[in-house]
Amino acid sequence: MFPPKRPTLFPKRYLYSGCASPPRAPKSALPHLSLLADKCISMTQLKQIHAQMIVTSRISDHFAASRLLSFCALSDSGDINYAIKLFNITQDPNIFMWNILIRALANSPNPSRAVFLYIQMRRQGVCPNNHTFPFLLKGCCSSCLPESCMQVHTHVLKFGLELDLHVVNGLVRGYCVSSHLSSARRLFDEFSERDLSIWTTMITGYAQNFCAIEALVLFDRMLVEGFEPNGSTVASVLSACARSGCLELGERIHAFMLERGVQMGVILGTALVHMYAKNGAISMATKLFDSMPERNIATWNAMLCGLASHGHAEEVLALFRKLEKEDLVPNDVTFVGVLSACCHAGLIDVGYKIFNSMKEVYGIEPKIEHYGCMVDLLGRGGKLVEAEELIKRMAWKADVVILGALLAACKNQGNIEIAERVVKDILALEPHNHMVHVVLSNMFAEAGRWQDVWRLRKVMKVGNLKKTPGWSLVDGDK
DNA sequence: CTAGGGTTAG
Repeated sequence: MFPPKRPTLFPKRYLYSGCASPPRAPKSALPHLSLLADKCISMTQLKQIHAQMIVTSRISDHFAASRLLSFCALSDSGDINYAIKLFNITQDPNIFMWNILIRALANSPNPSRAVFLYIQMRRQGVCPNNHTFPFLLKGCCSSCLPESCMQVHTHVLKFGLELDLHVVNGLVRGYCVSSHLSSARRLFDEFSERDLSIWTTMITGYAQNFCAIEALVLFDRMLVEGFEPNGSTVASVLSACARSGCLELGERIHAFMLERGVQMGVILGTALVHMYAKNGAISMATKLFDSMPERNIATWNAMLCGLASHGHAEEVLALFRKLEKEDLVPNDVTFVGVLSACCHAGLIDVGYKIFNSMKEVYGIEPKIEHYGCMVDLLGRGGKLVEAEELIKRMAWKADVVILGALLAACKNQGNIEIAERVVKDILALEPHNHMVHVVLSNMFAEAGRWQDVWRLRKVMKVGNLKKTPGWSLVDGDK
């Protein structure tokens, strides 16, 4: 008979009877299945290939299974829950499969799961390799566990991977994110095979920890050592210039970009707008902003917040109205800018209206920063009782920043009654924060309540008094 | 056998 009937790979009864694994199909029988998984563009296709692999027993081959896992876990059209299920039914997954899932979890909305998976992997006695740590560190950095980077570092040493460029880069970033800048710098300095990425990581670390000068000094050294910055490096340095008020250096970098023809996309455009606006070069920022062909919400926020920090409240509100007509959705950062502008200009009613619209119109739950703006706004307007009420209504415990804003307002208004309550709350959070005693003491002194001033002095231990900066400023200390 | 890092707004 021609063409010959294709032989079945194994008897049909194996397929559905749930009996022990069927005889393994010869690998050559279906050589393209795992390659097909690489070309997959949807979960529907992937499930078909998965089914074929089960039917043909190919799934027990770790290489084939890992092609499926890669797509589910990493592709934009993948499905991480499917990846987890696939992983869970795999017998003795190999290190590649563990790594893929750790990576996927690190990029997921709940990145601490990457750390938990690593712990599970170690419990099963599987050894990590050079690919494991960059993914794991990413998970640590973007979860609420940045401190765990230090523990990861001990594992890196244990497995002898401290000379891998990607691993070191991940560790440097981890230490930067958890604000251990000196540890990050030590690793950076001790590692001799540096490339542009690790320089960028260290510079970004400084910039994001508000150590702009260090960032700029390091950038300078990078240039001296002959590295050519790329878009990522430039964006970071511009951010440092914006935060530290280095307008001149920012301008020089802008000139450098134009000279070298550095591709100016939305990220670099935003970084430039931010740098100019934050440094008060509003007309330059506006000119750039208007000329950008593509703007995202970060671009608008850079412009709004830059204007707000220089007190241009009218312009902020005008720009915000313009934003409402665009196809972009404002986010929480947008409202920090707009509300702080209202605060500077003392626009209580407008601010209140916008604050309420956050949730009602835009569905954005106000964060503690937004409450902070409102407390500041109400406090400046003399509405201390309302400000205190607002703090009580918050879903979270008030932090020192927000209580400090209220205390400052109390001081300006001379409201000792509320100030005493606020000081008590701050001391509950930070028992050694003697500055609040100083503020309160000053308020008592202004009101001529000398007995209270002396009572406060007794509350504070004399030994701590000497260490408290600002004590000598107390008016009543005569 | 397969894979990896750094970038914008607060």
